[in-house]
This record gives sequence, structure tokens and C-alpha cells, in this order.
Amino acid sequence: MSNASNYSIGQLAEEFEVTSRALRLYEEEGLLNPRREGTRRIYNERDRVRLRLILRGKRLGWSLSEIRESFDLYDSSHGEEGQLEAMLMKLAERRESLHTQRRDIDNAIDDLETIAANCETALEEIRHGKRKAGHG
Amino acid sequence: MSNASNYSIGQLAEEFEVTSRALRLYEEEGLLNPRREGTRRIYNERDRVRLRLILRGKRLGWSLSEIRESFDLYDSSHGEEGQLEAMLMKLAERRESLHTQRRDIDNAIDDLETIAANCETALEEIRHGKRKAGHG
DNA sequence: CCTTACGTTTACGTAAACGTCAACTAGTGG
DNA sequence: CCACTAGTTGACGTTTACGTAAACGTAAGG
Repeated sequence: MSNASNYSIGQLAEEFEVTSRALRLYEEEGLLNPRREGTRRIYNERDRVRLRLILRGKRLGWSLSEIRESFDLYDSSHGEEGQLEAMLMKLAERRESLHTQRRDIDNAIDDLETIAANCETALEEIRHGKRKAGHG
Repeated sequence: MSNASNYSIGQLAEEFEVTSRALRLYEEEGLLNPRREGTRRIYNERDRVRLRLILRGKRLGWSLSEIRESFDLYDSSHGEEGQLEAMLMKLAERRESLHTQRRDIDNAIDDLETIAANCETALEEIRHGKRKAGHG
């Protein structure tokens, strides 16, 4: 009787192409918190969203504890003054590193495209030109 | 007598804020190839460029072997037809994943900024407004 | 009742990317 | 000659993020 927004560990694992082992680990690490029905884990929409965020974090090279930190940031955006200020600092750090990463990516893409261009030129020469740029 | 473009392992390590252990590891993994003077490693400009690329790769979450693969792509951009075609495939894959990563980053930045905005609104209320949104 | 499928916890294994000695070498200054 | 500094090669330790196997529970179907 899988309600529209209820998922077993197996279903969720299949949908996101991860193993159930991974889902249990994420739970141990405090990244997921499915409710239980007896002993079984039941995931809902909120858990799915979180999982999506976890996987995005992983694609960005974050560690599980960094991902948890980002959740903490999100969850506790209503603290007291001191905490809010500390949070703004952390948010700024993250933003900086994300922007660095973005520059890195743009550069990497540029590099790749340069290589690809060379590559295609070489192919053209082989296929059509058929003459070498020889070594002389 | 450190020529302008000659660096000891210690110098390079300090400049890039990595340990010499890391540099030796990168060498073992085929990512760096400093020449030797006796038993000592001497790094030149090319090695520096490579190191820069290695660190960029790391910031993007690549493994050392993925980084090496990317070097291989760069180095062998003048092969024969079959190889060139295979290379173009790999390049396309990388590009795809880089673009995915870029979308992820943009989304993450958006999320962060939303949180930061909430955070600042909350701070405003605490500092100026000074009235609670109470519970009831 | 037996099997099958899916789930649970516990615990050990593993690959990657270094950290951290230990023991040794080689050049340099006093 | 001695001490110091910087480098070298092992080799074992550590953390992270799971993989994998064992032993067991439970609901469904034949």
C-alpha cells in the first residue's frame, strides 16, 4: 500500500540509482531521517528532496559532513542574533568556494573545447586533407 | 642556484600549500614527472602548470585517476583516426558532466542566497523590528 | 508449512588520498 | 668534524564512503 509519497528503501534506491547501503549510511550520518513502520524505513517526499540534495552535493565533491553542514544551515535559519551572524559567515564562505568552483569549471570547459577543436582538426586532416604536417 | 624555473619539492609544496607527501603521491600516480638531480626532484614550469591543473581537478571533485585521464586526453590529441574518435567521445562525456556540475553549482548558489536572504531578514527583525512573529 | 522477496543490524573489508614516522643521505655553515 | 637543513625511500596508520557477507525478521503466495 505505497501511498503516493511513501517509498521503501529499495524503491528510493532504485529511483536514484544508489544502493540501500548508501541510504542507511546517509541516515547514520544524520542526512536522512525516514520514519519507521515497525523496523522498516519509510521515506516521504521530504526525504526524497533531501536525497536529491545529497546527490547534488556529491556531484560537487562535498563530503557527507559538508552536506550535513549545509542542511544545518538551511534548517537553523531562524536562530538568535549571534548564531545568525555566524551563519552568514559560513554562507559567505560557501558562496566564495562555489564561485571559485564555477570559474574552475568554465576554465576546464574551455580547455576541453580547445582539445576537442585540435582533435577535430586532426581528424579533418586525416580524412580529407590526407597530408601530414610532417616534421620538417 | 635555483634557476627562475626550477623548484625543489619544498618550494613547490609551500607555494601551492600542499605537502611534499602529496607531490610524491601525484608523481607515483603518474601526474607529475620532475627530473632528478642525483636523487632530488627538480620541478620546472611545466610541472607547475600540471600541479595547478591537478589542484583545479581536485577542487572539482575529480579523483587522481580522472585527473590523469584528462592529462592523457591532452597529451594524446594527435593520434590516429580511431583514437581521435574515441577521444572525442570522452571529451563529450566530460563536457556533459561539467555542464551538469555547472547547473548544480548555480542551483546551490541560488539556494545559498535564499537562505542568506532569510537570515538577513531575521537579523533585521531582531535588531530593528524587535518584535517576534510569536507562536499563536 | 515452505519458499521467496525484501528488509533489519552488526561487522569486517576496501580503495583513495594522503598523514606520519623511521632510517638514511647529501650539501652547508661554523 | 659536527650539527643542521632539506630531501629520499619505505611502510604502516587514518579517514571517508561505501561494498559485502552473516544471521535474522516478516509479509505474501503457492
